[in-house]
Amino acid sequence: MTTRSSTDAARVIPEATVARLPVYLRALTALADSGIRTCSSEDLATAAGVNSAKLRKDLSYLGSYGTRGVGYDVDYLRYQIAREIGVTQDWPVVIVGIGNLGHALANYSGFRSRGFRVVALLDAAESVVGQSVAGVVVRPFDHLEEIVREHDVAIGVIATPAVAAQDVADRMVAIGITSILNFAPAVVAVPEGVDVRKVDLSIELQILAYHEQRKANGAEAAATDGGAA
Amino acid sequence: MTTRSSTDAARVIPEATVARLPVYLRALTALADSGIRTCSSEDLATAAGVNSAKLRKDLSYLGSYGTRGVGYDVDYLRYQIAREIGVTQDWPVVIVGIGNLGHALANYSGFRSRGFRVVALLDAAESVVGQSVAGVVVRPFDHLEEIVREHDVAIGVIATPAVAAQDVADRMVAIGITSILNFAPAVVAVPEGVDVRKVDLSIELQILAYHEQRKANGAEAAATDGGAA
DNA sequence: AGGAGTTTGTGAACGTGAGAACAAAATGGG
DNA sequence: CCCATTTTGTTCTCACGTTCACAAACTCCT
Repeated sequence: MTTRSSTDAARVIPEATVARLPVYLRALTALADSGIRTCSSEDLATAAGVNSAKLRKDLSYLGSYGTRGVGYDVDYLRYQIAREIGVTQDWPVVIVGIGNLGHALANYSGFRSRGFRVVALLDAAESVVGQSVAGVVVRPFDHLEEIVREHDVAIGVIATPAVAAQDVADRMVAIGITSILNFAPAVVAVPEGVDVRKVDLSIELQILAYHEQRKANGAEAAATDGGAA
Repeated sequence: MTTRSSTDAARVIPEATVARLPVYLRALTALADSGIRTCSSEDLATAAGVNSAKLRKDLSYLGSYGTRGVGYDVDYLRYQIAREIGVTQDWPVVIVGIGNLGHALANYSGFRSRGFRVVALLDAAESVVGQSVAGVVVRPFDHLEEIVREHDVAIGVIATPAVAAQDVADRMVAIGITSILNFAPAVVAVPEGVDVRKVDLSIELQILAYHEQRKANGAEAAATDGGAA
């Protein structure tokens, strides 16, 4: 059932590594842009903000693309990582929910340059439909199925209010979308085989607040306690 | 050095747990809003999208706030988690970089309702300064120090282009900000004691793309291989 | 009051990820 | 041609996180 082609020996890349590959890709692009053609694991690790042992281990899951005593060819490694991630061609993406965040996402040029193409903007509200955002006309949410079939879309982005998120996700899944990026502050449940990643702005801030509070309490305790038990 | 007040026995909450507390908080708020006053770990776990054993273990790090045979009092647990995270009062926040994303962040009502107050919007560009966004006038980036001192700001949000991110971060750190939420697609380096969390839209999509590609390859291999080695 | 039924809190087993340390492989100089 | 130097790829160990499984503790009904 899990037998594969031929050349991939133990092609199981840990999830933690997968999450870092895009960071390496970006770092390599930055290096290439500044004219650097070769780099050591140490160089790249610094650029990516990780330690070099971890970087080498991550890259070793992909294959053996470096040269001992020399380092990595920037362009070659960049292509290999892009291929592994699957962004050597563009992925069509639909964005549902064109509020403040949807606008920002539609206008974000980083998608285009990093392997994604926004093929449609959808919204359920009459007042938004028909508007042109980032050069694309917003279409009614009902057109989702038609668009997905036409462009063979596998990835959907949810930027609606929280209450609508689960409905939109259900609809996406029913139509055949198998990867969802959810910006709505709500948990969406999906069946086996569908991937969901969530980005939640206030959760990130709350995590920072927790650590911030601890810093403050620690300082306060140190000041009043004086270190004694 | 690490001695604390009195009642906290082993107050070391794992990072993975800290990252989930805001999710529980949101789920509890949703339950409270629908009039539910008591819930079991199973109920809450479902609402939060985790399994109940993990939920109970997470909560056990905070203390023993449930009642065996009964469950958790929604309001009480909600308060305890909010207190632990540190969002019983509002945290002042500054946003630097008022482009598309900065606009969306400034308009995001979720910050306000979840423990944060945007006290200033800053941008370096003359063309943006003076505009009113979400009822707040955009001020020049130079005013950062003044604003941070006036409002005792500890948390900064970076929504600038990638090239500006490190400079903005350096300036924030120099002025005394100790927590940074970075939306710019760049790695920012900060000294010990400063927390940085990053949110990168295209990285999230690339992670989805990786899995999507694997799904496609798996299906393709299964179709051509027929299952035999 | 006592027992049946629930549900929490936690100890123990398991799996995954991180980091140190080193052997293998390449280059370049003499 | 050989040796010193550099840097990768990998092994081993430790720490962290997840899940299972169950005892402790509470309620409710008789």
